[in-house]
Amino acid sequence: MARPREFDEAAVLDAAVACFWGRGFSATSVRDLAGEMGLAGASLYNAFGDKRALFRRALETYVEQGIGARIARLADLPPRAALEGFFAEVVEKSLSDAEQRGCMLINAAAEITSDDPELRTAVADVLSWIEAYFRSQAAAAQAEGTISAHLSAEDVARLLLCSLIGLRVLARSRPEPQLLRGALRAAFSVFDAPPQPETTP
Amino acid sequence: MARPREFDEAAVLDAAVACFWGRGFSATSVRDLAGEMGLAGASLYNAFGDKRALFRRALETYVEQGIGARIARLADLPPRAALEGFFAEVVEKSLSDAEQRGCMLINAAAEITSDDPELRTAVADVLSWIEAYFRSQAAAAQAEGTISAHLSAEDVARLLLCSLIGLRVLARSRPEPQLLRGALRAAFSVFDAPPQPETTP
DNA sequence: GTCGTTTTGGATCGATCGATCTACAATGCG
DNA sequence: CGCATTGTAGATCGATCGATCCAAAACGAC
Repeated sequence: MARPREFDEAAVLDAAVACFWGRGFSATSVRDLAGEMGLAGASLYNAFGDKRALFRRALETYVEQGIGARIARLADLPPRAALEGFFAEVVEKSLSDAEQRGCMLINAAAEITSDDPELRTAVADVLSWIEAYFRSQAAAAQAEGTISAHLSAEDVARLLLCSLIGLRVLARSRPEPQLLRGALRAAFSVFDAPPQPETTP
Repeated sequence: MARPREFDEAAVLDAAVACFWGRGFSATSVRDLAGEMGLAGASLYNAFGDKRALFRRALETYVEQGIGARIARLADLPPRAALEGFFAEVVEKSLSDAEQRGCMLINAAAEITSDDPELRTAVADVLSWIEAYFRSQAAAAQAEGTISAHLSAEDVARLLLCSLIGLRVLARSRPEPQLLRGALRAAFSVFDAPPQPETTP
């Protein structure tokens, strides 16, 4: 055939994730990427296309390793505990990151404009997938009675997705344990707070 | 004295807001700005310093006109209605923006990195101010009994801030009425859902 | 070994970046 | 009026941008 590649695609993709995650799409240059990935510009373009295509591969990698792995890690827990563990991990990660990079997916959701419909769709699809995960866990928890059913599982999932995004972005500016944990406590209160029967005075 | 300025500072700042809001800080060039603001590069640098300083002025303008004005507009409403009106406006704005630009402040919160501490602090201060507004309204509503007091006003405010950010970012990728309104409905359910008295089986 | 194919490093492309310089225009003050 | 001061327009700075070209290198097929 031909000359083999000298780099490990998974390893250089991890390096690309590190670059894009830390600086965002626009503020990351192809030279930054090539340097951090340890390969020449020509190799980068040859292997991944252009900067945008590399970003999509990096985002894909991030989602698999960051979010997919988290969900898999919690697969054995009962549904409510899985949701609580998911967010506990998110808050912990947000508070322990000295660079306060937040979540690469959510940073991308905030950065991408409507004139990049492909990337926007890719982000939206992942967000929908996360929402679906929340929904299935919420429905299972409602079915076993561990969270209240006064809200639909759909709405619980929507709130959780919204809270996940909010926590991740908020933590970039204000990584304060009380703030993040308080927001989480309030969001999770919908699990335990069925509507009180109307008490006519 | 000297030659007077030929431009209206408020007007050109509005143009700068439009640029930065639509494309973010990194993806907006000084030439874009100068062109849209209708002034030469030298005038821009003379009047505002550099790109970053202009961004801070633009963000300041956005916060005053976008968020400050909204809060002022709702000042006459009772506290719970003010909070509901605030978020109703946010959702409406998010759904009606064809460019899906989200909120300039929140986009900045997601874009800015830790190596720009001044801008990060500026963003964090505005977020704290919004949180304080939510807290005062929540406390007032609890005092008059229009929202439940099973959560502290602090935690309610944290959840609302988190939800605001989540809604704004989520709407950029997925401007779906059901999604945003469902998340909002679930978040606001904490207003009406006091903790149910423990029923030992 | 020779050929065809692919990857590699490095130079380099035109374009654009943020920022500055220069020359000139417009004001108030004396 | 002349002078000092500030704003304007446009050219231009070096640096960097994303992307490409080219020649050398490393393989399998034969």
